[in-house]
Amino acid sequence: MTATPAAGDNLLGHRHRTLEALVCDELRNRIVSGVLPPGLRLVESTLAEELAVSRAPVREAIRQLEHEGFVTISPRRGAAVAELSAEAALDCYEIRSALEVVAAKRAAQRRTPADVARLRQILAMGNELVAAGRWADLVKANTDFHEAIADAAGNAELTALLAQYSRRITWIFSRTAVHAGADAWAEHAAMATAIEQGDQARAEELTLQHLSRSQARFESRPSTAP
Amino acid sequence: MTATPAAGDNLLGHRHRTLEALVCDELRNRIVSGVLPPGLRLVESTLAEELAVSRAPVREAIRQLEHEGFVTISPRRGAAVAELSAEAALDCYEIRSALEVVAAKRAAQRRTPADVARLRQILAMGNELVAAGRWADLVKANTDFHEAIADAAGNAELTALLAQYSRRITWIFSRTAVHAGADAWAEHAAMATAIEQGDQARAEELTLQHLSRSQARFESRPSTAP
DNA sequence: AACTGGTTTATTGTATGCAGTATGGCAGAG
DNA sequence: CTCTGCCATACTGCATACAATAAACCAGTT
Repeated sequence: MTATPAAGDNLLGHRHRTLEALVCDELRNRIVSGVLPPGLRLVESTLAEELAVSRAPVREAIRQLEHEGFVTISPRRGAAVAELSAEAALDCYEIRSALEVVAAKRAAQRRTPADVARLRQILAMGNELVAAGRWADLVKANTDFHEAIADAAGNAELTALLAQYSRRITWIFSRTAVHAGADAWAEHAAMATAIEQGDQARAEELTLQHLSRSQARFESRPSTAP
Repeated sequence: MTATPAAGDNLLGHRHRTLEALVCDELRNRIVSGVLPPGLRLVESTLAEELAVSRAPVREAIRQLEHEGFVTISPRRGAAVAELSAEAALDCYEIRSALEVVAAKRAAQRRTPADVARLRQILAMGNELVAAGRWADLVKANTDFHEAIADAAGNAELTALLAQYSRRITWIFSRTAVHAGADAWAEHAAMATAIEQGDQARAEELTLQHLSRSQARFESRPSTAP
């Protein structure tokens, strides 16, 4: 949005986000939504003109997106939207699984009543969404659930890493299948219980199972490209 | 080919690294070595003048270092060398352990003869270093060993992440203790064997043990701050 | 003396300009 | 027709200039 941040209509004079952040979000959205397809070259000057900003914020946004895995940069050659290969997808999933298992374990270890309440709340909401067949909203609930576990683990860095990989995995698989079905959601309840009871080993095990099944569901579905 | 190296100080010809990368390395070295202590503000213009470059490469280097965890940036307020708290150290160790365990497992699963050979070579060299009491060199061998395992896992992203966290952990603990002693090295042999034999479960288990012991060794030593 | 208000200053955020390099096309030779 | 070398072009890397903002400072008032 905000294609032309002309003079005064720029968000806020006091709490305004930097152009770099805005450009970064905009480009990420375009990449995730498929407007900028994998392999497309990202020319700084072109994007700058299109977004009505200078090259500087565009350049920094591209660097940021490279760190997030959405863009690849070749020195002196320029940037391009990252290609998503099956191999890269597996690599990401491997990393995410490892991190998520630790998150579950720590969450079971360090959970606070507030953490447990939040998990239960998300769980309840998800159940309603499943019952209502609102699959689109369930995707959001799914993200929230995993994020809540990461939060409960009390490792800010881990939370950030997981969020990053989740976004990326969502992107990679977004062209392959609609995810977060009822069966995936059902597994969440057991995970929440293990965490609530402080059963670290079981939390680890259930998370690992959940993720490998989740991955299997991804891969088994036929492509439903946009 | 323009073979006119006008300015002699620039070590470029056709394979020159970008200034950004050079500045990044330089700053990282200064941070890790303690020349730039935690909490110190990093003012772009000051650093630019000191390194005889413009603000642009300095700025991008600082952003890079933020992603690596060496620097924290507050929007509109500037950057500073990251403070190293005990909590952050534990968080890092937690993440690194999780990643390293997966790396060991995958290495045991996908190892090639070349991987095994390299592990054995590093192991042999390390043994010699231990025998000779060359502890400084052993630190390097230690890094190489863990890096070789990551390589063998065949997940480039995992390798990069691990390298990043290893560097950071080395930094965090560098002011606390000299690490990589003989006892730590002895544990490597068993890890290499498990990987060589393709015993994934044992590779996982040994790695987990090795890292927790390693962490314990770190923490038990008295501070030898510079 | 403490507090509020404006003012100054240091530093980041953004824009623009310039130079060097990689790339694609074109011409000429084999 | 294919290959090799030159040349035009486009883009990045870096430098510099300007604008905006948050912190520090100072003065005036209560």
